[in-house]
Amino acid sequence: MEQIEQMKQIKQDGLKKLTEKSRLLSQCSLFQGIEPVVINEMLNCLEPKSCRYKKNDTIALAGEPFESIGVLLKGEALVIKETAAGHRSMMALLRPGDLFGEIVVFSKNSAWPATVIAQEESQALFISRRKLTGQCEQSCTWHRTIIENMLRIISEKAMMLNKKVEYLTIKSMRGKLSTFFLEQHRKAGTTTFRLPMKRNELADFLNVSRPSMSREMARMREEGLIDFHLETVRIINAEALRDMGE
Amino acid sequence: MEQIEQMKQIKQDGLKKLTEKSRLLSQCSLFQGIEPVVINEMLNCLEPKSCRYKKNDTIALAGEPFESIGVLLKGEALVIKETAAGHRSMMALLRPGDLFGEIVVFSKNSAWPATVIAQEESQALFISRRKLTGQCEQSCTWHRTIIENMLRIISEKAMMLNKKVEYLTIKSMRGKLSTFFLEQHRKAGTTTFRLPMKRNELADFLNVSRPSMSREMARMREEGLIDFHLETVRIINAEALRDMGE
DNA sequence: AAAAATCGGTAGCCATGGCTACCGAAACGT
DNA sequence: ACGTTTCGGTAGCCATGGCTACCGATTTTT
Repeated sequence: MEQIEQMKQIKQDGLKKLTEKSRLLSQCSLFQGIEPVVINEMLNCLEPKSCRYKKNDTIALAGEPFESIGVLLKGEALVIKETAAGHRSMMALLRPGDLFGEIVVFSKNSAWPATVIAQEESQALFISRRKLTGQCEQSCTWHRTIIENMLRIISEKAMMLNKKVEYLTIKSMRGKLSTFFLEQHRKAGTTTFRLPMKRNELADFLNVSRPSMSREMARMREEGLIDFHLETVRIINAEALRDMGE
Repeated sequence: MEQIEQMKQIKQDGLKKLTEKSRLLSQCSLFQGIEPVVINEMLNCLEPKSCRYKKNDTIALAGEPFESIGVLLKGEALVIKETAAGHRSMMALLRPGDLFGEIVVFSKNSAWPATVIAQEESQALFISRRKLTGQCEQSCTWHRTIIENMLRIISEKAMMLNKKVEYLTIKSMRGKLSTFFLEQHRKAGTTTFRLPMKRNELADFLNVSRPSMSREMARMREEGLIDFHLETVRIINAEALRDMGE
C-alpha cells in the first residue's frame, strides 16, 4: 500500500517537473506563443537533450562542431570569446530562458564560435537543427510557430548587430553621442529623456573610454547642444546634433 | 491559321520568359538546391509581385512599412542609408540574384531600414513574408527547402555582422591588422598568402584610414612581424601577432 | 602611345581620444 | 550610522591615428 502511494508521488513529481520545464520554456523566446501544455507534447517530438552542469563546467567549447541550439533552463552561464593569445573577453551573461548558439545552428560553418561556461549549478537543453526544421507528420501547426519564432529571433539578432555596426562605424566621439542621443530622443518622443545605461555601459557600447566620453559630453553642454544631469539628458540643439551624424 | 501560329509564338515566348526567370532564381541563394522547373511551380504558390524600375527610381524607401523580401532580377541597385542630416552613405551594391530586406522581413519592426535605388533599368521580385512561411497544402517538400535556405541566409548574415563587430571592436590599428592577417593565414593554411582586398577596401573594412594602415604595416615589417609586397603577405612572427589580438 | 585613373607607399602636422589619477556624491551593505 | 563600493566628473599627459599632400608604379582608357 505504501509502495503504491510512493509511486503515485513519484509520478506526480515527474508531472510537476514536466510542467515546470514547459512553463519555463513558455517564457523562452523560442516557444513564444505556445501553450505550456502544447510544449509538453512538442518535447516528445523535438527530442531535446537535457544536460546538467556543475559550477565552472564547460557547456560548449569554441571550435567544437555542433548542430544544436541551446536553451539555458536553470542557473547562470557566461559566453566567453578567447583570442588567439588566450585572452578572454565576456560576451554575454545567460539567464534561464536565454538561447545560445542561435546564430550558428543554421549557418554552414557549424562550429561553436564562443565558449559557454556554467557560473553555478546549471541545466541546459539542446534541440538539434534537424528536429527544429524537420516536419513531423502530426501537429505541424506548432512546428510552423516555432520556425517563425526562430526566423524572428535570428532576424532580430541581425538587426541588433546591424545597429551595433552602425554605431561602431561612426568615427568621432561627438558623432557617436549625437547619434545615440537622437535615437533616444526619437524613441522617447520628448526632448528630455533618461539614458537606459550607466556611463560605463554606454562607453562600452560606443566602444570609447568613459573619461573621454564624459569630457565630450561636458563640451557639448558648454556649446549649448545638450544639457544633462546624471541619467537625465535634454536635447537643446537637435539640428546641430543631426549634422554630427557622420 | 496565322492567328494560331501567332498564339503559339506568344505562348512560347511566355514559357521562355518563365524559364529564364526561374533559371535566374535558381542562381539565387533563396532558391538554392531547387530545380528551375520546380521553381516555376513554386512561383504560382508564392505569388510574387514583379516590379520594373527605370534608372534612379526608388525601389524601397527607408521608413516605409513592408512585409516582403526583395530579389533583384535584372539591373543594378544601390542600398543607401541616409543620416538625419541627409548625408548619404552607400551600404551595398545589388546585382541580379541578390536579396534585399532579408534581415528585416521577419523582425517585429517591419520598416525598411535603408533605401534602395535603381542604378539602371531594373526589375525586382517581392515575396511576402506570409507566403514564405505559410504552408500551402501541396508540395511542402520545397517549402521546407526554402525555409531552410531562409534560415541559412539570415544566420550567415548575422555571422558576418558578428565578425564585423569583432573587428570594429578592436581598438588598436595593430590589433586589427594582426587579427586580420592571422585569420587569412588560418584560412589559407600557409604562412604566405594573398590579401583578398585592395588597400582601400581593407582600410574601409577595418574602419581606419588608408595611409595610417600602410604606416602601421610598414612598422610591423620593420619589427620583423610580417613581410609583404603589394597583395602578398607573409607571416614571420605569428606568436607576436597573436599577442596583439586585444 | 599618350593621357588619365587607380593604386600603394611615405612624410609631417596635429586633433582626437585613451589612460591614469583623483575627487566628491550617491548607493549599498551590515 | 558607518564603512565600502559604485558611479560620474575633471585634469593632464601623450600615443594613436586621421588627414593632406606628394610621389612613383601600374593599369586602363582613348
